[in-house]
Amino acid sequence: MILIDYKDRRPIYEQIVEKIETLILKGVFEPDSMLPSVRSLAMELSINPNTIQRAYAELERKGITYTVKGKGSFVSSRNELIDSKKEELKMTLQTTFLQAKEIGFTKEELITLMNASYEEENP
Amino acid sequence: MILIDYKDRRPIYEQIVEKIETLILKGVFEPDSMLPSVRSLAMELSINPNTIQRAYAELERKGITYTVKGKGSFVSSRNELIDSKKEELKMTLQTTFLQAKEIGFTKEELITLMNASYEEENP
DNA sequence: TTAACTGTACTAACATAATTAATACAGTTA
DNA sequence: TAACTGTATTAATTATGTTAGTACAGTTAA
Repeated sequence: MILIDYKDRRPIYEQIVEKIETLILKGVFEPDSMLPSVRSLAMELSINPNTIQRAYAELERKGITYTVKGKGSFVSSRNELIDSKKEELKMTLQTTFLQAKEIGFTKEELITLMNASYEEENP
Repeated sequence: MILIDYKDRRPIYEQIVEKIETLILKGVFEPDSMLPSVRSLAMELSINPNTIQRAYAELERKGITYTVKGKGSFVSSRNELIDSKKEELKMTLQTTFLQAKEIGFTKEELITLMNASYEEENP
């Protein structure tokens, strides 16, 4: 379900945060469902429970999950996650568009790239 | 000319590489002109000469500069830098467009964002 | 009530990468 | 020759991430 990329420069706990966010967005983890326990996920990934703990703490800090002591960590409503991801992407796009403009990309080139990404395989 | 951001998670030498690339693209450093010497830039930024040395080695590895022992580090032709930046941006755009699509951005929203970045203040 | 789960907290050890420090060597230039 | 250039090397230091081990508190079901 979750794979750690040791070539990735980001720390493990950040990768886990990102992977879980993706899984929530894709509906694999539904709102109010329980995430794997700290210890079981640590076991599954062969890493230390402290690292999972840190990832889960970060997810809670972002409002993406809530935890009930003794019970587990649970997925919050998907809305705030979508909103925060949208905001994040918007910033990235703005920055990248500006750089693209500066380096000499034309609008048309960007639109072509965009169409390629938005192309439907099964229209 | 160059400012180090200590809040930036990237190492200093990487920041320096990026800043110098930008200065070359902007024409502040012209082709075949000499970069500040390792020691003088280290002095100016109040960091260790070894760190500058590492940044300069990276710039040379990328083909963005060439060095003449005893003389200094010099800016290569701007072409390969532009090409590599274009390639880099293209990858970023492709990834970001795909994410944007998945999270629910419409093409129209992206084009609006793009137009905002490409807007001319003095048409 | 107890056993087996949950999350949380804390300290110590360890690993790695980045950075600093100090020194040395080689080529260039005035 | 003196004062610049880049390069190389080794050691110490710092910061961060990760691991290890232990302990404590709440929940749940037998």
